[in-house]
Amino acid sequence: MYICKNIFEVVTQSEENYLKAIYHLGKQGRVSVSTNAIAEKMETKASSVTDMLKKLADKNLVNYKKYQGVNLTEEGRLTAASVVRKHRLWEVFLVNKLNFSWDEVHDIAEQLEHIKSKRLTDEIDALLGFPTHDPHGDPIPDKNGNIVKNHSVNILEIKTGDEGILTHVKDSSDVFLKYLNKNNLALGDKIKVIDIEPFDNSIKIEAKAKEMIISKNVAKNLYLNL
Amino acid sequence: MYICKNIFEVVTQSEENYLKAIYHLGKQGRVSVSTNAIAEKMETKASSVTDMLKKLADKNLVNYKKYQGVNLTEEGRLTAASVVRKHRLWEVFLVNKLNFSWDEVHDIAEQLEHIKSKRLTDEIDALLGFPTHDPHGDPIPDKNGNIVKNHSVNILEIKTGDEGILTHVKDSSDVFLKYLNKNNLALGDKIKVIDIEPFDNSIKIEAKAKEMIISKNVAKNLYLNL
DNA sequence: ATTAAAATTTAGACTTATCTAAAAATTTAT
DNA sequence: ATAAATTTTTAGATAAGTCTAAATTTTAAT
Repeated sequence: MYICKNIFEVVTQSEENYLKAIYHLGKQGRVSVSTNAIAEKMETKASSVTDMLKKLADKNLVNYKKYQGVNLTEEGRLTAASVVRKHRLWEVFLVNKLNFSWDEVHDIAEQLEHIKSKRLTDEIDALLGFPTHDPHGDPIPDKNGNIVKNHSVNILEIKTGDEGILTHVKDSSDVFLKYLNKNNLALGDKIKVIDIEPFDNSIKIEAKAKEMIISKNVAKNLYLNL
Repeated sequence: MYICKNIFEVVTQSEENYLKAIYHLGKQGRVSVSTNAIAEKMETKASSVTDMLKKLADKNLVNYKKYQGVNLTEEGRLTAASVVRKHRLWEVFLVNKLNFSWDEVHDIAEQLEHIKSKRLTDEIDALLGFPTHDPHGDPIPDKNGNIVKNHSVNILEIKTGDEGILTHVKDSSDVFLKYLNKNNLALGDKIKVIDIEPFDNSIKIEAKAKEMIISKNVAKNLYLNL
C-alpha cells in the first residue's frame, strides 16, 4: 500500500503560525532563525519550538539542524507567504470595505489568515483591486509569494528640511496606531523634518500644516517615501 | 484566589460544531437529541459524543442526563444560533459580494463561522443589508438568535394547478444544487405544479415557461411560498 | 415479564500541542 | 583554553479531542 502523504498534507494553524514567525524573523537579515527568537516572538517556550521545528522539518517546510537554527524551504516560504498574504488582504478588506480602523484589524486578521481557500483569497484580492500594501504600509505578497520592493526610508535617516510621504509604520500594535490617530498622523500624509534634537533624537516634524515633536521611539517606526 | 472561569470561558471550534449539530437536530421536532443522532450528523463515534456532551454540560451549554439525550440551555442556544448566523451571513457574502455560486459556499462558510468577532459579524450583516435568508433560503438568526418564521410549504403538499415561488431548498449539498443549476432552477423562480404521478410521486412542473419532471426525492427538497 | 437488540457509556489508548525541569551543546568571557 | 553563562534539546507530564472494545442501560419483541 502506497499512501502519498505529501500531496494531501495538511498544515495546521499552529504550524502556519510558526512558519509565519520564521518568515518574519528571516526578513530581518538573519540567515537562520534561532529557536529562542521564535519562542519569544510566539510567546511560547523554547522546548515547544524545538518540538515544532522537528515536525516542520519532517514535512519539508524548514531546514533544521540541531542547535543551528532554521530557515524556510521553498515550500515553507510559499506557505508562510500565503498566510501573510491572507492576513494583509483581510486587513485591507476590514478597513476599506467595512468600518474598521487600522488599529482594530490585527486580531481579526490573525483568525482570517487561516481560512483555507485559494479561491476565496483571490476573490477578495480582486474585490479590493489587487492592493499591494496593507493599512500599515506592509507589502502584500502576490499569488507566487513575491512582494514589491519597498523604497521607504526611516524618518531618522532623513536630513533636516527634507520631506516625504508616510507610507509605512513598522509597529502595527494598536497602542502605537492609536497614538498616531490621536496625533492625527496617517499613511499618505506629507511629513517634513524640521529639526532633530541631538540630545535624545526626538524630531520636530511638520504634518498637515502643524508642527509636533515625536520621540525617537516613535520615529523608529515611521517610514517615508521621498 | 478566585478565578471566575465562566466569564472568560472560551468555546472551542469543536464545541461550536457540536452545539450547531444539536441546534439543527433540535429543530427537527425532537425534544431531546440522541447521542447517536449527533454522532451520525458529525460523522464521529458515539463515544466521542458522550465525552463532549459531558464537557458541554459542565459549561452549562446543554442539559444532559445519561442515556436521556440532550438539549441546549439558553446559553447554548444563543451560542449555536450565533454560529449559524455567521455561517449563513458569510454564505450571503460569498454569493452576493464575491463571485461564488450557491453550491460552492458551504465548506468555506464552515470555516468562517468560527471567526470570533461580534463586531465583524455585525459589520458584514450591515454590508449585506441585513439579509434574512441565506442563498439556500435558510433563515439567518438575528443578533438575539431569533429567526423569522418560514411560511414555505413543500412542493409535494401542493395541489395540481397551484403555483408558488421557490424560496427554500432543504438539501444544500453541492450535488443537489448543481442538479438545480443544470436544470435552470433557482430561488425566486415561479413554479407551477402541472401533474403529480401517483405511481412514484414524481411531479411535472412548469418553471420559466418550460415543463420538466422532477423525482419525489427532488421534490422533497423544494419549498414554495404560495 | 423476560429476552434480544439497539443505544449509550466507560475504560483505556493515541495524537497534537503545550509545559517544566534537567541534560547537553554552544557561545562568551576571562 | 577553560570556566561560566546562555541557548537548545530531551524527557516526562498534561489537556483536548478522538478512537476501539467492552460494559451497561434502555427499548423492542415475544
